[in-house]
Amino acid sequence: MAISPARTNLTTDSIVVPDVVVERLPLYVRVLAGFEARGIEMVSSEQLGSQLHMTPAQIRKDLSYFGRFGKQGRGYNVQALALRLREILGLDRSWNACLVGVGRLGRAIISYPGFAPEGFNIVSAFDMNPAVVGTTVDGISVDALSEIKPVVERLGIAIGIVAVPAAAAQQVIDRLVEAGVGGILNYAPITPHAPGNVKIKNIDPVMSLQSMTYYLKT
Amino acid sequence: MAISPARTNLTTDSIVVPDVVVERLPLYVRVLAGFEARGIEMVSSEQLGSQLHMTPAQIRKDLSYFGRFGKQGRGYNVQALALRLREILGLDRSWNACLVGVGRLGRAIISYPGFAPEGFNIVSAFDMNPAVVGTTVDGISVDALSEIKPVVERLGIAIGIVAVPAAAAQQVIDRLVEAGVGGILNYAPITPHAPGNVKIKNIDPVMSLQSMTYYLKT
DNA sequence: TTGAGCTTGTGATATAAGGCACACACTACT
DNA sequence: AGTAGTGTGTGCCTTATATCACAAGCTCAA
Repeated sequence: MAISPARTNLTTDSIVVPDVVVERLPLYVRVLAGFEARGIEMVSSEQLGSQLHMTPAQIRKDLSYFGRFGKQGRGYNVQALALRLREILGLDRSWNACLVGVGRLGRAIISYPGFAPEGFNIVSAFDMNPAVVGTTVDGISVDALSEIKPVVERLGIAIGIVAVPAAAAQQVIDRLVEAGVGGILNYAPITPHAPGNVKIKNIDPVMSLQSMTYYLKT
Repeated sequence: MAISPARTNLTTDSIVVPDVVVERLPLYVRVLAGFEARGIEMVSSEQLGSQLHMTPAQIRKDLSYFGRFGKQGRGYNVQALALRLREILGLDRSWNACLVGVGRLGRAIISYPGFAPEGFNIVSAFDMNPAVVGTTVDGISVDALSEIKPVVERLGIAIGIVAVPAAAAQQVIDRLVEAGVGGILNYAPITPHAPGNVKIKNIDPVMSLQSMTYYLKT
């Protein structure tokens, strides 16, 4: 797969955190928020594990990549751990994102109310279609693709969201990368390619269904 | 993680296919469709691999779980392999699905034009809100949750799509399971639970972003 | 102060997934 | 017919991920 990212070792050999571990951290943040809301102060890895249907050992080991947050005999302080994990993930700030592809799907993404509360703000949108360029969707004005680079630079956009047809997706991704985004959330049904320093995540409900049916046909 | 599904061995000990492998099959189907569209008759694992950014060996090994589809010195017949993989995945038929939660997200899912061409038909929708029940969205009439079981049985619905708020999601999943669906596509930001014979897939863009930011903060 | 009862953090171990490399099979060309 | 070229299928090894199990630390109660 991807070559593991080059690391500048300062004093000691820093152990690289596996991707799988990083992908589980938001899960921990989420359940911790649940406990926090219920006013619970301490949790054990046992309790977290039963909520998440995973073994306590895995949770402890995952956390141990980042430090020692627990207290023997007591567990973890809910607030403190949640705060720390948010810091580690970079969720203690907000992030600007742009959307490319203002079709049916793109509009749904712009209007989706789940991003902003988590600190992800779609601040700009782009489309190829001249009939759409210049219009405004949910307060976001739509620009031409040629504007991607200047706008990304001007607004400090770190994340590109791709919601264009499959045929155009790779080109759009290339443009976003060239514009300097660090991560891409791709909704197009393709296998995207980008340099190793750009993180790509795919959202593909159809593919999820297509592997699900393997287990359904009996 | 989940307990591996019970298997009735007929004559010989059937080797269980790992989930990761099954999840890659739709990828193969997709690129094969691409080659098919370009009129290419044969492909090598090398060519498939370069399209998908994976090693040829992995592709060959994945395919070998299901049979011997290639010809030495030649590669794989594009049409034949695509056909066979679709059979294996159960994509040589269509599947009925129902949607629970006809809010903003639910409407976007109903209107999403990507499911039907792949053989996934949303044939029914449900919602809690009495103001929505009885209305029609994109030709799909919305029923009360109490109708889930009878409708699932009557229409032979195998897949439930969950697009309700987090707080209600687990209850909805329980109802769908009880109604007899075999798989659930969950859009709610929770860690869902279901018996081992029901396959759950989560779609969670926010969580994807939340793990992405780990790599963005420098 | 001591001891019983928890629960962490982690070395050691087990399991799973990925990749290498080569024998073998097929093709095409002479 | 022989041979050079190509590409599969798979045994074996490597790497990655998950789990076990226990010493050590903290708390509380007597």
